[in-house]
Amino acid sequence: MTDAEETAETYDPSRYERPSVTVDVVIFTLIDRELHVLLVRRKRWPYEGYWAIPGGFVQMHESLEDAARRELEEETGVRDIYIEQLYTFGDPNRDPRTRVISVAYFALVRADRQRLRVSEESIDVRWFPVRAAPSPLAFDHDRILAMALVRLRSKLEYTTLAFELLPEVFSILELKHIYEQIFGEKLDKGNFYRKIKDAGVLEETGLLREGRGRPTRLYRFRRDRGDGQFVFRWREARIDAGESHERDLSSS
Amino acid sequence: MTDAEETAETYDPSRYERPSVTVDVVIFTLIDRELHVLLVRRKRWPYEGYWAIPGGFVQMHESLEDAARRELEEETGVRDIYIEQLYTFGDPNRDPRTRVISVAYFALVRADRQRLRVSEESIDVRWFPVRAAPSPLAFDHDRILAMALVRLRSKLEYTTLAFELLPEVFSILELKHIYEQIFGEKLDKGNFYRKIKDAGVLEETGLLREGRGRPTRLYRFRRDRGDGQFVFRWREARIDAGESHERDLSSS
DNA sequence: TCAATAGTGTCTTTGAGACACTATCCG
DNA sequence: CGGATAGTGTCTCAAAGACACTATTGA
Repeated sequence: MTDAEETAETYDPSRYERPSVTVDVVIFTLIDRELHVLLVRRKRWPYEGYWAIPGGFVQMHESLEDAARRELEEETGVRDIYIEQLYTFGDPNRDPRTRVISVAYFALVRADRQRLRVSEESIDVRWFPVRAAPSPLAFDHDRILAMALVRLRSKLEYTTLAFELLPEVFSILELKHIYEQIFGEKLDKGNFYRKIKDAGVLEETGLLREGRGRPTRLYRFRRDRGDGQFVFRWREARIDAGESHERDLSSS
Repeated sequence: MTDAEETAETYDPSRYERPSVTVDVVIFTLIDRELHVLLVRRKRWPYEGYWAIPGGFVQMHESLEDAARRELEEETGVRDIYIEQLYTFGDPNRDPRTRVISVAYFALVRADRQRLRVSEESIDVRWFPVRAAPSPLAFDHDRILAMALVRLRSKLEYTTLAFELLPEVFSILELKHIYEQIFGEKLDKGNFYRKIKDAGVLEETGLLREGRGRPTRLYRFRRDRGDGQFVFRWREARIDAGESHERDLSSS
């Protein structure tokens, strides 16, 4: 940027050396009532044979979020799912090939409908329980995963994100189980019932599910209520928390 | 990524078209008890003559945060200041020159010691009260600024970030004034005294500052206390909030 | 009947907020 | 003394947590 007479005609982008830019997507789901993360096994150097967070290069024509959604769909066949930007990792030597800056996203997909595909660059794709994920992962992906978990925990505390992990129809105690899974602590049943009902985010379906004991009432998430994602505060938020959403910006 | 026999020797990074990567730094300070943001006036196309958030290209050898600190120092002469990553903006057409992905940071500098310099690419640098910043800014910088403000407000609610805006020694009511400035609402004096003292983050200096009425007791921020930044929760956190810090990752 | 699971009621403690009060300076 | 600014005390109300209780099924 030393040229004093730069215009549309004279500007030459090739003058500056450029890093590569990738998106990596940390994809969580709930399988057998336990939180899982999707990892791919690398086929090639570098980190050949290591498990990694799925990702790929950003195309010149697509936005970062589009790139993240494309990766997500390539790996799981899932579209229209919750996704948000997590953090951008850009240490100069995080990838031995060249300078690579990676914009990390995290996504939540419902327990039911994913269909995994092994992509070109991988020899395997698998869901791992987050408590039993392989370590170390390729590149700085351990750090990315750790950060995604912090963000996920944090957001559950003040958003309705947990619903993104549940099927269409669910019981209150199933919802409670998700919170316990992700927070790693037991919650009081009575208090949970009280809070979730006071929040007014549930719609009674009238359905029951039979089990061993008393049948369970089933609910649906009321997407119409409140401001969408930030409908109720489960409890006082802790550290971290995610970056804002568009709707928050409008209030400033 | 279709070559099956890729190794360190055969890998050719030039095969993929690459975006440019910049860092933009939203720099806040407190001048005359009011929150200000630093903007630069562009000398060249595109957006010639528009005010913009200072930033520049990331060099191949430096990390993103190093680049942000370098920009900060180039513009204000300030080093060793609070800085954190905000969000990465990467819409394909946000810059007419070429595909530019911008990693935004936000920084807080103390009221006292900045010394502005007009850099190569600018014709002016100025502090603007955030409530009277020019609009529109160049590129998508309005959006970046809005996001930085949301993040700043959010973080004040559960961190001790406000101290970064104050001089070494300050009074409790000065601190209260910062919160009021940034939240845009009046706080109760009694409740503020109670909370801030219970938090145990202040160290009495024994100093007094004389004024028109009763002299003010002056305090220092106890940097040793608690877990550094996240020492006390001013009040229940609202929406947004920033991404986590390293120390949070270690607990997961 | 009991085991198993679902769901409710209530007491106590904590902390946020409102607001009135007291303290110490200058003139 | 009064005006100005600093700093404290106290009451109320709402939400969070602990925990005991009741409900409804199948075997």
